[in-house]
Amino acid sequence: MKPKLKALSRPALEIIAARFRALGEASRLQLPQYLFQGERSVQELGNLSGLSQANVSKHLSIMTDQGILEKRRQGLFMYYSIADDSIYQLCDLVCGSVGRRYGQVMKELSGK
Amino acid sequence: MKPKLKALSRPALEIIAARFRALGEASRLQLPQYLFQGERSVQELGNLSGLSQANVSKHLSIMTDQGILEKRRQGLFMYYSIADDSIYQLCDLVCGSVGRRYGQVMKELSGK
DNA sequence: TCGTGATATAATTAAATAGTGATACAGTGG
DNA sequence: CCACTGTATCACTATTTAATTATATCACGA
Repeated sequence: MKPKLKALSRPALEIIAARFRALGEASRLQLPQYLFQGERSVQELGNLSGLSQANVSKHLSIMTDQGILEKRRQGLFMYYSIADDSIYQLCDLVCGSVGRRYGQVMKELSGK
Repeated sequence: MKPKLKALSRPALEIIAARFRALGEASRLQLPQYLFQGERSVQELGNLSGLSQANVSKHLSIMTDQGILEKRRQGLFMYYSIADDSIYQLCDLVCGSVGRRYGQVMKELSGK
């Protein structure tokens, strides 16, 4: 008998889509890169990324709400860090897939 | 010596973010579910999803442009199928991560 | 409690995009 | 060539959201 793959419910799809959407913006997606070596304050992330303070803060809160990042207050500073390691694997997967695809596109463009 | 993690360039980030964004919409994300057993026409996907013909067509073309899906014409019908298996792993990763997070949230809500 | 610095949160504008209905296009058969 | 069917695209509306500026909140030290 065939295993009947059950389709995800609409609410489940919404939750999963929201997680993907949190990674679907280049400005936002760049921030976790600066957290690979450890936690950083909002200021530091602003300097590293070139984004404004308010903008960085909002991006960070979106990813924190999604459970991708977590924060810790120390005095005046709020230190952000990666809360969910699966972001590494997600990015690796997409990078690999995109890389393969671009190789394919290159071949199609050069070859016949 | 420390491996100096190189930050991705802005164009690379844009490409990766676009891939995530293609999965960041619940209506769109539901379509690949109907392709797990094999290819489907636009009509079939419309019936399965409850989305309009034009809407399905647009969602499909977004995912096809991203290399997630591929299409094949047979007569009047256009059959779509999954072109990149990494979508399975991406969804599995997110499902697992979201599941863990929700467990955590549940505990926080019920516990102290 | 007052001033200062770091961060978060309005309020607003501008751009991206999901959805819809109408129409154009492609393939098939008469 | 014409009618018909499935799909793609267009024009439009409504919603979402990134970015900015200004303001509010929070922690701290004088």
